[in-house]
Amino acid sequence: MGRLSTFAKNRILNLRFQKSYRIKQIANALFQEDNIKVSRKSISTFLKKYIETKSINDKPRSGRNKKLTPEEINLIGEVTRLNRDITAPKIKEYLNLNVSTYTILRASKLFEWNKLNPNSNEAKKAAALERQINGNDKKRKMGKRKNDLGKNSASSTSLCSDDQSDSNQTIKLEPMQKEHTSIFPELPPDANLNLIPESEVLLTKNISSSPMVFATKILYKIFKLDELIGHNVSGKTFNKYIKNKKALDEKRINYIRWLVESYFEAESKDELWKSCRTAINKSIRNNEIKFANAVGIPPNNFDELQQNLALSEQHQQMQQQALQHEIHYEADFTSEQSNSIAHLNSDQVSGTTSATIINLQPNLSIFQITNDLPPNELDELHPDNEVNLKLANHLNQTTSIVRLTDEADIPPEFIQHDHKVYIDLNKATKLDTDSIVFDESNNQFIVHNEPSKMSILSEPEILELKNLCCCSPMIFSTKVLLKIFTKEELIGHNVSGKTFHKNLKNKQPLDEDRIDYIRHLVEKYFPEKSIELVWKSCRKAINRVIRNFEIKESRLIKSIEDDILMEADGFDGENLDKSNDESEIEMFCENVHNTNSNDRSSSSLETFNLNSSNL
DNA sequence: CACACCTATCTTAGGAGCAT
DNA sequence: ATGCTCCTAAGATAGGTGTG
Repeated sequence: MGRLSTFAKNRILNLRFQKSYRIKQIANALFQEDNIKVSRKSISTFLKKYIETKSINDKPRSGRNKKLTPEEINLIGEVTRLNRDITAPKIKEYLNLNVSTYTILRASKLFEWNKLNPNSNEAKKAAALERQINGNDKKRKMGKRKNDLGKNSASSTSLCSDDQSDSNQTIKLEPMQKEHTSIFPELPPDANLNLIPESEVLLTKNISSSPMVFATKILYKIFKLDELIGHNVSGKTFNKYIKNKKALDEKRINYIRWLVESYFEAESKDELWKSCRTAINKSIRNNEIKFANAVGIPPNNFDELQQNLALSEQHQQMQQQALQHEIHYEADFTSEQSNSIAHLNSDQVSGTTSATIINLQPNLSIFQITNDLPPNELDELHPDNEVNLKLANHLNQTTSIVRLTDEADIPPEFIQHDHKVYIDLNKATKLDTDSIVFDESNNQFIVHNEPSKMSILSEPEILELKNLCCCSPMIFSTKVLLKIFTKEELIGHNVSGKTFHKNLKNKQPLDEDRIDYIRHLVEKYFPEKSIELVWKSCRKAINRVIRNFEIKESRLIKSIEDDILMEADGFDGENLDKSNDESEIEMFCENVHNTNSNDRSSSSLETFNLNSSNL
């Protein structure tokens, strides 16, 4: 999901107020003329906000809450006014404040008698705060808004009420002594880097609402995920809980900086890069936290995170491909695979076949197939065409096939865009390609005649579950479990039916066929060398989910009893939040390390919300 | 202590899906 | 076309800490 760029916002205003377009027409025009995909809702919301605020800028955000109360800040001010030599540690001790000494120091600098060097970052922060308080915070932080860019300024002035002429009169910052040139002003792109084609860079810029978004998007194009986890831009860390961060590859970081500085204008390139650097670090950190939550590992355990990340060979392969933009497989086809391709397509595909990765992101791999087919024979790429599906299967591509075409009318499973047609395999007919396996030793596809595994979930459903589980086979297995078993079938059961706990007896084994099906899916979608170890973890995860259900149920019974008692005292029973299976899985991940936790009373009902409708 | 640079935490924006 | 909910990304601003 992207944010509306300033260019897009001005286009919307232009189309709406100068051409009187309807919202749907605006969405179509943006898509067709500017290659910008914006939902009707976003346009509607933006127009409403524009009419309300007369500005295309975001509303101000509050930011993180202050730890210090206004009273404490005033006390700090009073103490420093009375004793100009007092140190921050002394203030902390004297006022018994539970914040760092530098936070106290920062607070003290808010007061007139203790002003900062006006050139320091802290002074600029304080000045910004003061401008905000005075209500004339018109000058935004460098690079934070795209209307800083010359390209869009002309169109924005005609429709927007932004007054850029306002300057801060209360605090005069020293003028820059010199034009601060970047460290890498003329840095030529390194020929050894996997450079992104200019067209793609331009497209990325067009869909980026800010230089920071642009920098982050480029980051994910040229770094693998496991290269990012445990890293930040500089390699430094200033958080006592987060150690061992490594620096990202300097060459590629310089390349990003060079791109940002080439494509975005700013008064200070250093300020611009600073914002981008922060955005990059934050994005990596968010991914670390997200991934850690998914696999149930502390987010700062980078080694384990990376090991888990490497678990999925398929994922790793896709990441590798993501590094290689526009990989041409022609050579592969003519050498190793040509026989198999020919074997498969002799009747269906004529001429030279080549495939090209044209748009690579993690979990979104699209490859282009070009051949000598007549341009309008779309049925050659219909999902019923086994060649393409098998090819997709073999190349581990799951999302789409694309080919060039001029065809106007296309079936619903095709997506037409930019004179190309994409086939969405997820929407395509459910073909069972499971039994088709590429035998590398013989360079051919083999159709297994053995009876196929029980097929409970459709391929798109499974892929969706897999995409949701961040490469963790344990989470995947529990998600499948919840899809194919009812809660009643789970409670009182575990995978084997065995129990080694003195308080847990009479467990029944889960339906063997369905458990085998889950294992089959885990093996298929998480092809690990040590499948036994993986399955052991999955088994534990499944048993833990079931145990959580049981614990929740017992709590619910207790909570119902409590409700009955509390209702008598006027208690509002709406405290019981609703949840669904997904949140239960997430809770499982959070709690998986606390299996022996005894702190059940403190977690109360919020920890184990139960959707009463499920019972 | 000032600074730079990181992370944490908050609000807003926007997408998807659905209903009216 | 609009409004609603749920969710996530982005942006803003604060706090924390190593270094000199």
